[in-house]
Amino acid sequence: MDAAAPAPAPAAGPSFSGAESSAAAAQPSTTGAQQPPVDPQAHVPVQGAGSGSGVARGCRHHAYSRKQKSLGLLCSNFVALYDREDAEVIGLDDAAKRLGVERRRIYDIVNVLESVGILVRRAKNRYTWLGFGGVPAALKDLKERALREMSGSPVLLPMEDSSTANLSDDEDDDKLGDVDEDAESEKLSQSVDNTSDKPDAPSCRLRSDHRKEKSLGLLTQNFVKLFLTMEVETISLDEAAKLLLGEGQAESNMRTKVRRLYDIANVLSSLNLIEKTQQADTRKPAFRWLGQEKRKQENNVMVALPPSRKAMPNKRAFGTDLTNIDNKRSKLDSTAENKVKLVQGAGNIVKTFERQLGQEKRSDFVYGPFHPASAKKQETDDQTVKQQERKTIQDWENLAVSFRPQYQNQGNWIEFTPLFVAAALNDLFGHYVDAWKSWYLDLTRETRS
DNA sequence: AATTCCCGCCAAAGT
DNA sequence: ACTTTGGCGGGAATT
Repeated sequence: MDAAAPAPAPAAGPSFSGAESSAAAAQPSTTGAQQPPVDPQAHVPVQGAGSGSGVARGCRHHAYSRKQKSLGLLCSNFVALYDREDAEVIGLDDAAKRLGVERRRIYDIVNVLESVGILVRRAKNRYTWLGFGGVPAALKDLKERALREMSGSPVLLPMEDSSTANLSDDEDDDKLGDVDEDAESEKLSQSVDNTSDKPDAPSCRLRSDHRKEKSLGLLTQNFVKLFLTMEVETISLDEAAKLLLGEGQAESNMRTKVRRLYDIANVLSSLNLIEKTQQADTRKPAFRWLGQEKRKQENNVMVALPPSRKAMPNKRAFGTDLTNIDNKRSKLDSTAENKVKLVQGAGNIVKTFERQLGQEKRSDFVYGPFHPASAKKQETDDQTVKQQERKTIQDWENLAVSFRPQYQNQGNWIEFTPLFVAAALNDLFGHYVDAWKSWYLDLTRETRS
């Protein structure tokens, strides 16, 4: 008997905590090794999945396997438990209890699930299950947003702020439109807010909650955006962290970010949205995006609904769409702009374009030269850009994306936004040269579209 | 040794 | 005040 409860809590002093990391060292002690949590009665509900076997594989006393406690497995269980066509409300406490885990874990799962459109937060302690049918819409939205952001200013380095002249697009069009459809939420926006515009504004750095900026949900979205924009399959968490974070970040920040990325990756993997693989050439472990449309149904379980588009579960009739994106601007979202610090590699874009446009995958573009000129003038056509963007959106399905041409690729014009190029050059550039090569190889190797 | 990543302390947000 | 959310990083399990 020993306690069944959670955590025995060892002693310890946690010592500092809060903020700062710095130094320190203070040993937390705590070690302890806790572990017994597994509680008696098990919960393990459905565990779906199948496979028969059951529990314990021969378990002869032993060990506590980390795998049994993984977020991925928990996610699978979560899905198995709620993915019923009529599942609806999900209570956090209930979920935690049924799945036999601490509440904290549920937050992790739920946050990433929401980022992908499978759930929505309705209220405190309450979520609503949307199902996999909500994924396509969520992804589409993410992709759109990602592309839009792409033309924004770079923003690297944490200090510095260029006032930016970012063209704020936002023109709000929507204004009340029909039902706001709550397909998913999108309250997350990143960037350090800055709404300034006023020439003088003292600018108070909104010390605001960076809390949200670092949220798992946002991280998840950005991580996914990476896959959606640059269709480079295989991205290592390391690279992702570097991209999503500035480039020269403190080692500790990077480490933390990578930890989070691991968490996210595990959940997304269990959802079959990504898969762990080896980086093409290098044997580095990395993840590959499995489109959601990519029915890869191995022997996973549950089906939910066929991946058909616009599945949208019953419930109201959202339907519609598909022809034009509606883009909802959301409720009271405070900051209405996204500045983005998502730095992307130009190479990725090239590839994306290529594949979207011609699919010839000949890969012969010449992006060698980065004309400084390109990074210079511009802005003459904000409108043009706007129009193009609009168009982009229209053809979304076709993916006839076209920004300002700058580089020609066998017939197709590919171009980057100056700022974009600047950003690329700024940093991650060097680091990505290799990556580009890999992508090239990859491209070449890919047989026709 | 390096990588993966679970656990849960405890501080921000929310009520 | 209490409760709900959820960063964050130690350090254990795995590789």
